Amino acid sequence: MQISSRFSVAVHVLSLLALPEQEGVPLTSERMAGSVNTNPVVIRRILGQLKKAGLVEVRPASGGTFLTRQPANITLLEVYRAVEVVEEGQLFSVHDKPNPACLVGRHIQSALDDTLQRAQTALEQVLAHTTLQQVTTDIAAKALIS
Amino acid sequence: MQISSRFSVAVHVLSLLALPEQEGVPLTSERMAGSVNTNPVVIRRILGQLKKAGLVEVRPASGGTFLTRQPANITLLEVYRAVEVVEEGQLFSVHDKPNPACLVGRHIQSALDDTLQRAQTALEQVLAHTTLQQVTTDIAAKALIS
DNA sequence: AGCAGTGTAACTACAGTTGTTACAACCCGG
DNA sequence: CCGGGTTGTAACAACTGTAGTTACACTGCT
Repeated sequence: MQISSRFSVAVHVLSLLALPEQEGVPLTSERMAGSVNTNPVVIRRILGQLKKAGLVEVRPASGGTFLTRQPANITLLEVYRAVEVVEEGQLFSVHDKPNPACLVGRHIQSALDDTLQRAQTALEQVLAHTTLQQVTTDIAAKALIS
Repeated sequence: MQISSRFSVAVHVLSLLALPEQEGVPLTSERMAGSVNTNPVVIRRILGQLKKAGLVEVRPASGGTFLTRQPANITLLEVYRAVEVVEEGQLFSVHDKPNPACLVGRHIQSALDDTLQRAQTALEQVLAHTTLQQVTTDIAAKALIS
């Protein structure tokens, strides 16, 4: 099972917001959907989650959408958490209700838990150390080359 | 989206195989299912994947099931790969077909790819450094305490 | 040959994702 | 103060992957 593409879409949208806007062309959910190549409602749903997490401010009607912080101060981990791809600490699912009458069944959960938690944390630390700015800088750099 | 519980079930099953067997009570898929608390077919499906990965040997009929290696030489990463919870390098899914007419759309995939790959590798490295033996030792230790 | 167990196909039920339509709520400009 | 473009959300469909179950052919020991 893969981690939902909501995460990559969210980073895409935030990159659009971080990069300089074209003059006179407001960045609506419709236009963002055009860049991501999906439906505007999908974008609005994700913007709603980013807003709830305090990463963006969305003004209803024709008010526009803005980052609330500098791209350098937004980590991918925050984005990852914002779109709720996984419940905190629940990346791995462990079969619940193993047989307590069995030695292994009785202790497998706690025996696995520590390792799985560390694996998950290792992944999240990489995201925590990558900022939105790094992503947009990378995009800009690639744009210059090609 | 969570990683399938096939992984934790597989570790459970391998732990059963690694720990000393009760005399005269063969470890059938039926008994394993009893410990995991699921259906024997679910166990046989997972055993099939572990067999394909070369981690266990299953003798049809009443032949029994055995580890092909010492528990100290089986890493959780191998188990993780064996049950195919995720395609290699595909833990994160990235929206395909972003709009190439857009600066961000054109480069978001490659800009994200490096980071996501590193995050995934960080997770896998934790699994790579944990052996089946560590799990069974932990189970045995907990059994002594309680 | 009988039988206990494995291997596997087929089916159901369920949950989460993604895309879509529809529509109320909002607010700015004229 | 009203019209029009936009956001916020509910509702639904299609699809995918998981997990449980039944059924049955196959295997190999005794």
